[in-house]
Amino acid sequence: MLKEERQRIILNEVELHNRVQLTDIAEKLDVSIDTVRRDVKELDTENRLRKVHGGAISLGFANYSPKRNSVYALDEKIAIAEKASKLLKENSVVLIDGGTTCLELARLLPAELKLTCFTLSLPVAMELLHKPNVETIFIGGRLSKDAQITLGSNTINNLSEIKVDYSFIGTGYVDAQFGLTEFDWDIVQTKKAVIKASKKTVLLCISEKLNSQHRFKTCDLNAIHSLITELEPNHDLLKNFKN
Amino acid sequence: MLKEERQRIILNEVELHNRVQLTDIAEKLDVSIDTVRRDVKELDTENRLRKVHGGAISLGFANYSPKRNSVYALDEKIAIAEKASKLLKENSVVLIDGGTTCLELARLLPAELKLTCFTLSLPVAMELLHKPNVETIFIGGRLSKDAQITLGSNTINNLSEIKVDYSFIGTGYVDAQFGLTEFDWDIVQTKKAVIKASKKTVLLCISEKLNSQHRFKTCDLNAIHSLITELEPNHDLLKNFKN
DNA sequence: ATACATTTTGCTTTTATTTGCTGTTTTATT
DNA sequence: AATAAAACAGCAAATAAAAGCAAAATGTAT
Repeated sequence: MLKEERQRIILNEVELHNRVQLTDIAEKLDVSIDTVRRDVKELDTENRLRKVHGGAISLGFANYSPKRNSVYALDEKIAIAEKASKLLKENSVVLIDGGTTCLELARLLPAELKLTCFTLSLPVAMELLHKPNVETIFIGGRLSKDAQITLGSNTINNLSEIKVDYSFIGTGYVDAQFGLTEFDWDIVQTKKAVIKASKKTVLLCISEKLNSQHRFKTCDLNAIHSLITELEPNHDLLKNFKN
Repeated sequence: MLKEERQRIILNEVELHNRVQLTDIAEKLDVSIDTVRRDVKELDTENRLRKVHGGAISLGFANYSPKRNSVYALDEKIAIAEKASKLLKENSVVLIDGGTTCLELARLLPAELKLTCFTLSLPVAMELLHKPNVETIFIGGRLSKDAQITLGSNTINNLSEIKVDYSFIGTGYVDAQFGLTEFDWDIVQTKKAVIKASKKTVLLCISEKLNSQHRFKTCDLNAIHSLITELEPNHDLLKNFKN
């Protein structure tokens, strides 16, 4: 077998699976591991793939540029936020939760829209300050360094005194059977209070989170009035979530 | 499984859910917790995520630092903040007001200092989130778009329920005879409530504001326990403000 | 075809990396 | 302060990479 041909097969395998192990290739091509190693080394110096300990990975896989926009799945989240913003009526009173998806919603609010907007998220509040016609009320309390939202008994108590038309919330995990779940107990308590403070609750959630779960339960799926994802409403993935 | 593959999965999980536990990852990938810990540590030093005790959080969540655009008289304000930070004792309970001088104080707090810190300023709160040993409590209420602080009856009511050791406040205008004054009525009401909620009040104020006044009065000069400017304590300009 | 140089390949030995485990220290929480 | 969980440091086994070498394959000139 020609060296050229072998390298082409290796590249093909890498492109196809994003990664490859040297031992697998050696066995598949019936050559010694050293040969494969040398081939991969060569391909690496030619910048055709990236050699790593034990194998190789495709450039696309490796060059997940460290300077990319730091929000994960930003396009999907913007799509969700756009759909959500269409639910908003003039002069309504809403609550916007924390999380990057909700932050996009805050960012997308039309400048001319008159709203009263509660929030417990610092970044969301910052964003809302830029909206000339949005009156923002921040729900006070102890701040979580991770989530950048207020949490805890004080927050929950403050939430107990309000009732908004709509709340827009995110979740860590959501499953058709197990409902909305989270990693963090305090966050669950706060989200419960948010839901209780809302006439209607809208869940903003990228499809990748569907059918995942964690330890602490926020609520059942039927406690949510609408679920907005980036997918078409009749997408297969959503059929279990219809209500 | 290749190390790069594993790290990619970890990164994906972190960005998807904002926060993950090392134990969960270890179980999911069927590797030892040490391996996950080492991976996360590596990803942290590469600035691809942030490692926290027991897990990891995404950068989009952790990395929000409001840009310091063009702050007027920044050097003076930093000098003031440095003096003010020397007043702080371990484990005390303080309140930090809004304004650029107070923001510098928040920024300058030593990372190792343990504090409980109330604030009604969004930028100050953002800054305090970066201090690992500061417990931050945000005073909720209606947000002022200009001042980026909470204001109004709800805020004042919330302030009425606390008593801090020290509060650090700014002012629009200060005069030896007329005391602290402001341009804005709501801000005056809020500052009054802040002073009432403090055992001792420290005024942070660049010397340029000395001997100026405006429409609404916050308090007399003797309601303030210390005045910190960028000047030497025995500077001529300060002789009228000694108490 | 033969002789010779060059490249490629596989093998062996040495070196480096990765991984899980142990025991200890640090950190967070009650 | 006491407790439990997590982080850390050091160790050893397993695996991978590197280096050097000789045999095999390939190419080239006579």
